[in-house]
Amino acid sequence: MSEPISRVERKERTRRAILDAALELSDESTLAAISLRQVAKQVGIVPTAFYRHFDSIEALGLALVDEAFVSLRTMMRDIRRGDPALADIVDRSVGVLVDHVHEQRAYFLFIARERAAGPPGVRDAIRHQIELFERELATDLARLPATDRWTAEDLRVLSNLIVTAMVSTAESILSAAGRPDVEKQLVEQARTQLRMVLVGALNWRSKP
Amino acid sequence: MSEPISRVERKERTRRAILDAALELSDESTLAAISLRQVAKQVGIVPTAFYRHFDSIEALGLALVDEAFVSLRTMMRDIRRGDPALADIVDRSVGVLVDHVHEQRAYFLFIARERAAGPPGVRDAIRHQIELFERELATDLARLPATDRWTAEDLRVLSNLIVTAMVSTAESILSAAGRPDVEKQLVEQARTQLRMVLVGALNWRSKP
DNA sequence: CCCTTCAGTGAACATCCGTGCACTGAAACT
DNA sequence: AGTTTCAGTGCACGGATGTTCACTGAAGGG
Repeated sequence: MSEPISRVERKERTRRAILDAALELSDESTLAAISLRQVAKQVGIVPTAFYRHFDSIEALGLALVDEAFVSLRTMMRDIRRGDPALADIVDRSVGVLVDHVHEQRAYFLFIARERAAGPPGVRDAIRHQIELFERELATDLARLPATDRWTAEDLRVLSNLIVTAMVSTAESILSAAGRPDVEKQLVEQARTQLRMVLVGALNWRSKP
Repeated sequence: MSEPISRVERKERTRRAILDAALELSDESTLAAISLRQVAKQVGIVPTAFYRHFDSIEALGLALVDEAFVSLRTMMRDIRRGDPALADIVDRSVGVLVDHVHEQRAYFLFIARERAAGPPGVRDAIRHQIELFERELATDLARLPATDRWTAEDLRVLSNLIVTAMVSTAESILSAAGRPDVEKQLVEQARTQLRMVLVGALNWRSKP
């Protein structure tokens, strides 16, 4: 059954297979060290067929960055959803982050690697996306009553600190795979850190 | 003029040249994507001569990690030196960090890349060294009067937060090379973040 | 002075790499 | 029914890769 497969659908299917293959290979190596031929072999197509879908490995990487951050925005939405009681916002946020790291493990791994070691274009794209994230978080923070008299700059700086800590947490969790005790400790650490930062924020007054 | 060169000295010289060449190549790519032949060509030796000094590119990487962290310990010492007046400890620390990032640019770049994308052994070595760093910082923090009633765990967690933020700052500064205005903003951001964290710490009480 | 040690040589190998080019065959359009 | 489009094929190429092996020649120890 599954008879009528249109041409565009077939193409899209192969494209997906290429993206998945690259993601899988990224588990063990970095994009810069992955060959077009490896990807093709994994997909089950001949190397030259790759060019029907992407100009280069770097272009493939950019597509993967886009996909990865779509999934991250879903995460953001998950965090915002539900009551924004400041009391358990920390536990909720960390919980959602950890869940998404598990569900989207391959994407997180890919981003973590390529953020530091990918082709320049890919690195820039990731940096840009993380920056957008920080800005989003900053506007969220601005809505909290505690940040009444904060300057926009201080909000951005705080947001950067939080995002940095969460990125680091995600990376640590990725490298703690298969050791639930270690992961549990990392989760607890992330929560404590967020609380410490929050205490700092509550007692902060923007400069004169 | 520079006549008597002993054999061990010659060997050490070539070894250095190999390390420097790898460091230089790491500026543009990651270790995993650098070939033994590229390194040899850059040094000006035949590929097989490489094996007289290192078993593999990964072994070379481990040697570079060791060197890089020796330089980082110098940085730590610089920070500790001088009066530890809590008032300007933030400015001093960030200043020293920025200076070292400039002086040891190649090493910082290498560590930043390989931390995420290097061969597993190299990644582990870097992670381990950063962990040692956190522990050192934790014992320093324990000496401050403000952390009187803190648990050892909370000290470690705070230390991790600070180190994470500083690593992130270093990486940002590296990618802001040649844009002094951007760098200046990053430095100011790092200072503000440290102060925010400090305010949080001063108002923190370890759990019951 | 002879003999050993060993950093560096140079050729050879099998294997991988990206990419160009002419092609095929089925789907889609006219 | 005939024609066009185009994802995927198959071959070929020039070049780079890691590693092997036998070698050379100068330093250094006896």
